[in-house]
Amino acid sequence: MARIPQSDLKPVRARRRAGRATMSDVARLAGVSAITVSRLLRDPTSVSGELAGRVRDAIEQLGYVPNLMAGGLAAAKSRIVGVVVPSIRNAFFAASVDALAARFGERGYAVLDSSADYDLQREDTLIEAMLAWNPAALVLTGFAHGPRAAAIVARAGVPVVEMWDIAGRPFDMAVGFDHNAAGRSVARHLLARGRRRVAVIGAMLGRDTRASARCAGVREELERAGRAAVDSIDLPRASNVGDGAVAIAEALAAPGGIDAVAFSNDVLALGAIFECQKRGVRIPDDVAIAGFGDLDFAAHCRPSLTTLRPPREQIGNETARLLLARIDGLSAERRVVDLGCELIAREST
Amino acid sequence: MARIPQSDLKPVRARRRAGRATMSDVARLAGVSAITVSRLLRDPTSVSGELAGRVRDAIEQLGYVPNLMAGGLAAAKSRIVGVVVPSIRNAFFAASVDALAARFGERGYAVLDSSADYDLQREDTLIEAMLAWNPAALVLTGFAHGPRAAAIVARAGVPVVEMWDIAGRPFDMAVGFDHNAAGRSVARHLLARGRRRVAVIGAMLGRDTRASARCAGVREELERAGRAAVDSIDLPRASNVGDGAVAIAEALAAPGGIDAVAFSNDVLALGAIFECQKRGVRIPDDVAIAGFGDLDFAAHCRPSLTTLRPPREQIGNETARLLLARIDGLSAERRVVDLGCELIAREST
DNA sequence: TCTCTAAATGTTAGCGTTGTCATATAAAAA
DNA sequence: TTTTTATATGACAACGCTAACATTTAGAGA
Repeated sequence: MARIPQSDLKPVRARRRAGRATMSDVARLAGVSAITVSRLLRDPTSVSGELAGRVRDAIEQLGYVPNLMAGGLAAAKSRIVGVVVPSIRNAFFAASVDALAARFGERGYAVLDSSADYDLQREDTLIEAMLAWNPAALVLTGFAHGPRAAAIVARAGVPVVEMWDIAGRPFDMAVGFDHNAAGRSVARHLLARGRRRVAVIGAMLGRDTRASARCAGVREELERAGRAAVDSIDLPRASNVGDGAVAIAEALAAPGGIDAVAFSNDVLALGAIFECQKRGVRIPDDVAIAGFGDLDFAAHCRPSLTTLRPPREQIGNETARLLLARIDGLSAERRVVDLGCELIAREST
Repeated sequence: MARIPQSDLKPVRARRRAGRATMSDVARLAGVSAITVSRLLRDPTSVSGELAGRVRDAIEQLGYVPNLMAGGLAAAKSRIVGVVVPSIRNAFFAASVDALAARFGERGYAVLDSSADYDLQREDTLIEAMLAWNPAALVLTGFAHGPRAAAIVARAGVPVVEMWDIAGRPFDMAVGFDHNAAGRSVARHLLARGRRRVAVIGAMLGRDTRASARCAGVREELERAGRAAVDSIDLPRASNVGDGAVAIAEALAAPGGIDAVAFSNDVLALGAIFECQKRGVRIPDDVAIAGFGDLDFAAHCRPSLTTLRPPREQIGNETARLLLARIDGLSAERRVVDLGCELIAREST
């Protein structure tokens, strides 16, 4: 006969344990079964008040933190949302991701985000890496994806929102606005202000399809009015103030001159403003300047900057709303939400 | 006698499956055991070339993506790194997190980041939420934490780096620079330029302890030189261009006037530059202006901005390096890494 | 040739939770 | 009172992987 009680026997195989309190520990202390603890945590109404109190005390006393890995494995789904943006350092995406993370955070979801660096190949890899976490939803940026993205996403079978663009064929849902239309509104504004010789300046247009669509929109509307763009410059690096200065210098030297510039980004426009100041070129008298983004400085620089205001936070909020509705089974719609993009006319035009 | 072969029997209890291929599926197809697949994925050198090839083919054929939840549960640790910053929309933290995520990404770690919004209570909650994922490491910002942070972090037993500051008592490791010293260097610079009536302007100094330390550093060094700060302004909102303009207007009205302003942030300084332009106040002739951050525009605005250049990316890189070394068991040191903060003197002073 | 050692591979059990089914208890209906 | 129904709780297996231990195989040395 064994003299050692069963419960004191060492397990056959030594095993690592995180050392943290587990749900069973809580259950034992509260004198209930583990499943009751699990239920209390997921749906407090399903447990009677008396037990709930005891379990909560036990949780408090042990400092119990649920192991979401175990939960995710058991439920075959996790409370993780995967987000892939071109770059989290970009103020636009950072704003959307921040709003999105806040909305998901309120509901107990964690956001795994990663920057694809405008590299479609890399985006494929990142999406695949996210799927390894069995995410409850996926958020991508735009419609330009790597060659394997469609297959990977389809296999994942999770709700997907492609944000920041709506002019394309989404995998599932899309939240954003029409960049081509935004570009056209800038062109119409410049034409209405009497500008006839407009230059279009963008950065990384080969990779940034949205900036590219905005610039194309400007050019199309100009052409429709019989005033084709005088000059088109595509800067090879991500938008930065210095390049904006260099680019406007080049545009000002265009044969026949220019009387307006549409930039794909406020940052470039700011560089242009500084360069004009330096050269004594008057804005908007000599040249009108329009940007994109309505960044913090746009309203305060001299002259203040005419620009497009993208719905940065709304994109995040609406993306979260759509995905949560789908996750909760409240909606099966495959929606495309156009949040629009307002033109803010200021002194620079 | 059962006429249905064992393998075709329905399991006793119906159970959900993600539907995705599992490691066993791969193993079966490759004619090996599951552990061989696991080993190949984690340490390719431990599997012979012949088997490795077969397994890789099987993975390819099935489109197998490992379930990291299951792996994390089995190994009692995950390839997740938790990061808590005050705000991911802040360009400084975004740069560090981006670099950090890149370094960890190369090694197969995913980064869960969340914004605490300068709310210590909220930070506690976020840290606790991260721990539910059994992270391999934790990255926090600064030394000001919520009341429960110390206990939570201690219980987690994972390597921790507190980034962006070194002047404090870290839980484990710290990577950053001395903000007080940075502030003092600005004061010395202004004094060396002959400035005697310096105002100090910051934003949210009550919550942003690093900005607060920089401002304090400026004041301390001024006092040491017998030239106490003429004015100190603490703006109630996060740094933005508009508030910078308002604040310098107030400072310029100080009795006796001022001849320099040290801002806690380039964004505020930019607002001040615009406001001075508007008022015809000459920089640096009438008033010198210094910022912090060396943001993109600092080198290009008119006049270009004297500022401090924090090691944004290096903080991320070094944080990742330290944590990975600890995770890999290469180092048990509890290091505090001072990356310094360079003063960039430009036209505005 | 045989033993010894190292490298390669396999077997088993368990990580901590949740889905499914089972059961006890209380409230409502007959 | 008995039957029915709803509510609260529990037992158990399964999720897909990896740690620990076990075994086989190949190569070195005696």
